[in-house]
Amino acid sequence: MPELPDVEVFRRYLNSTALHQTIRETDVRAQGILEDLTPTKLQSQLKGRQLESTDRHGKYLFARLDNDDWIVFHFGMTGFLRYFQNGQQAPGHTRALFSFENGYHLAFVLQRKLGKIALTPNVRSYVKKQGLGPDALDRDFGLEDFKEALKGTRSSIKSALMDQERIAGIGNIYSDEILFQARLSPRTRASQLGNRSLEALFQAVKEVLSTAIDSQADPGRMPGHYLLPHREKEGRCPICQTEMKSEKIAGRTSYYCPHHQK
DNA sequence: ACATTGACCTGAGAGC
DNA sequence: TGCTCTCAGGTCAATG
Repeated sequence: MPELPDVEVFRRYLNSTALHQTIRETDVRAQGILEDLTPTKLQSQLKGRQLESTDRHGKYLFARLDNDDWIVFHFGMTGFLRYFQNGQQAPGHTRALFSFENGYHLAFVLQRKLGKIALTPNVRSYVKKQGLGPDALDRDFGLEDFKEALKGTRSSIKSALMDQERIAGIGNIYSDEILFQARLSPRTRASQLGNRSLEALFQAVKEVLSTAIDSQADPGRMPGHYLLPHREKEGRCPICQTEMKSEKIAGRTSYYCPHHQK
């Protein structure tokens, strides 16, 4: 779930729910998700503060506090946020709970404990520390930057797209969709791509990610010519009805249309 | 430099 | 019903 589009949807959700309310307490229910942080420190840093704004880089969500520190959220494979009112039950697998003085709560939910929460004084420095490449949807990330990011590798294009140090935000699911829209086989070497292919791929990156956000990252709402709703065994290409192939590429199960992606 | 594998975690779903 | 097996949208380290 949590690739760039999902995290952007979470960011907007946080914006429309949990901003500008005083934090009463924090409850960490799985200590392992804290990065360089203890529950006590988190509580002391957050208590009495408010969330003022948000940012996102790749799959990372940042929420700025009114002392200009930032909370960092990473959602692993299964994470999401849920805002709810006093009296309602916290969702299952709530790993951290932020309670506000207005009687509402923001739950950080992970089924598998692969996500994390951190604090940082500065988004840029955190991004740098993680070694993340440019955010795939950043307006300043243009075709030339894209070509630059894919330079100097002999790996498959699938692997290069998912490499967060090259470009931040694309994971297994959306790399499949991007490659389908660009009509490229996931096994193609990144270094083999000519200018036309690189341009098509770049367009696909921007188009797929922004369309996914517009669709609330919900495959059921995506355009009819998208692969994602058919990304399952025995699924068929939405264009030619050929049965989708699936195989492990770059360590991840990948789906593609053998007719359209050669 | 690459690909591959296993670890980290937990649960859903399939198959028996 | 209940057991076992496989698999899952991410990342990291170790290995070949």
